[in-house]
Amino acid sequence: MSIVEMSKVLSNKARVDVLAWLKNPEKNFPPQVNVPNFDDGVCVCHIQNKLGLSQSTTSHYLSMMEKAGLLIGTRIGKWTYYKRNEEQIEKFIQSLSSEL
Amino acid sequence: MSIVEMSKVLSNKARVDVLAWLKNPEKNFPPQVNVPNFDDGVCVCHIQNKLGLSQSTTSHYLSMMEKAGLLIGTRIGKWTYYKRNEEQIEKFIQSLSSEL
DNA sequence: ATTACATATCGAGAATTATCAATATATTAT
DNA sequence: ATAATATATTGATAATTCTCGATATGTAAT
Repeated sequence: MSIVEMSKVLSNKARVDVLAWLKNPEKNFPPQVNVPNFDDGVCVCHIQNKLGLSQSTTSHYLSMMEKAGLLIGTRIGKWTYYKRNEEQIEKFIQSLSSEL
Repeated sequence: MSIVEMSKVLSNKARVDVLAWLKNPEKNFPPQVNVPNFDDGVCVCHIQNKLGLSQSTTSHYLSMMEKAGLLIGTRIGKWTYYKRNEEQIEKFIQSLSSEL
């Protein structure tokens, strides 16, 4: 993922907010109902509630962020959980450090 | 400058190219005519030539980058020279490291 | 003062991104 | 099988960004 393409993903407050919230799910989201913890991330519906955006926009943003390598999505039953992809986020920061 | 605002500036190939070219002006631009070296940066007209964009777009992008803190512009006579603002670029990378 | 040139700003249309409602798909419960 | 629920995808409009030509401003030469 190039700097330009990654920057496009990061040039939106909602998406940067999600990334920040997912640093500390316990603090930023209510307890999950259908799984015991946040190990696989946060349920889409919780993220949508907090964003205050429509379901379709929320889903779109999350999959865009996954495609960019910022998030990891996991489907469990009817639900999809998203968490940060720390490895890739770190790689991006490294590439910025050297390329920018 | 927030991550979102800075990312907007970086989400364009032309602007990221300029930033990269200015890392090594001697290599990426012809010698300057009206000043002896690249100490104050590169003349707008050289950047415009290399970008292949219109004069107005080039000027717009450069001032946008200066406003974001990525570049430093210096007017000398009729010409304006732009160079990288290394201090601010480094600060941005640091803030990404902690906030992202 | 006038002209010439480099850059900046303005105004407008084209291209892209944001965002929604509607619909489709996947999964579970009945 | 059917219904219910969560998420994904599609199609459309609104908002933003891109990009240009035209014009304005600043500086130097005549």
